Amino acid sequence: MLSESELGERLLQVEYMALQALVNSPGPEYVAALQSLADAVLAEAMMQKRVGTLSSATRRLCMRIGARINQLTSVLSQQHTEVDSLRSAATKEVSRIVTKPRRARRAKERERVDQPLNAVHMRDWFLRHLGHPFPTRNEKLEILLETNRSTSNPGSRLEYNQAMLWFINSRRRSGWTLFLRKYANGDKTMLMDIAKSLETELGGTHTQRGWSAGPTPRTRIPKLTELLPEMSESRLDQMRSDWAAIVEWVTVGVKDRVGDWVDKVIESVPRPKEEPE
DNA sequence: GTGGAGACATGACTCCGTAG
DNA sequence: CTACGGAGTCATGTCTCCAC
Repeated sequence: MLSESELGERLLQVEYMALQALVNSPGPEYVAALQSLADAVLAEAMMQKRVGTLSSATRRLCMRIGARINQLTSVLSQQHTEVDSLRSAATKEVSRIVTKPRRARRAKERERVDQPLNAVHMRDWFLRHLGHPFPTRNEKLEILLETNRSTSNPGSRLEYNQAMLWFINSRRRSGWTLFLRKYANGDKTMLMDIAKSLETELGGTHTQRGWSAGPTPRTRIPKLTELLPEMSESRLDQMRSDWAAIVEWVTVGVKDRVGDWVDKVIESVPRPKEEPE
């Protein structure tokens, strides 16, 4: 006959297994093992009841075991229902895509399956700090907050890591990193000065230019010819052009693919009246 | 019109170096 | 040690071109 502490130990085993099953995907092996353990404990309780040694504490332990098994059964059943429903939806979707005519399928394909990042706020921040597009941790968190404030779909929420990668990729792909090496010899302070000079040269507001160099402690902004006295006028022009390309890249984002704006242009052109056949 | 090949865009991962 | 940036790279989606 098991003592009360031994029964308690068995219950702990049952609870541990139930917890494992709830945390992981509960497979049939969990349920079988759990059921066997529970059966052993219940058989012991029945036996103690028969011989008149079943205490109220032991009865409570048995009730807790029953509750855990019910809980697990319910979770299992719920998961099976969800899996079935997902499987059915996936099958329908695959069959729909496979059987659809190509034209309709192409149109559908334009809705990218992998949700594009909501880069509006990151893009905006980048353009406001083009001289030094390296947000601090707090600034990244603010961008995340701003981005996710306007996102109702939890599946498309921007993660910290995504924002970090976006800035790394964008600096590289916009040509910013190349510009840094080409015109500032890898010196970020120098590039900030160049950006400030370009900003002053162009004049206007952030809205008019579409970009800003970002905040700087400098009080006097040197001219480009002072900053880069050895650079020829044609090379300075090339630099201005490269800078404009960076601005263009960050502003537009290549997600607005050629095909998309061509479609818009085509749609905007008034169609000639169709000739009767 | 359709299908395939190749190019391109983009998000994400890994590895390594660096700064604090 | 940790966080971060840069570079290289991969996976996937999209687009364009071209042969049929």
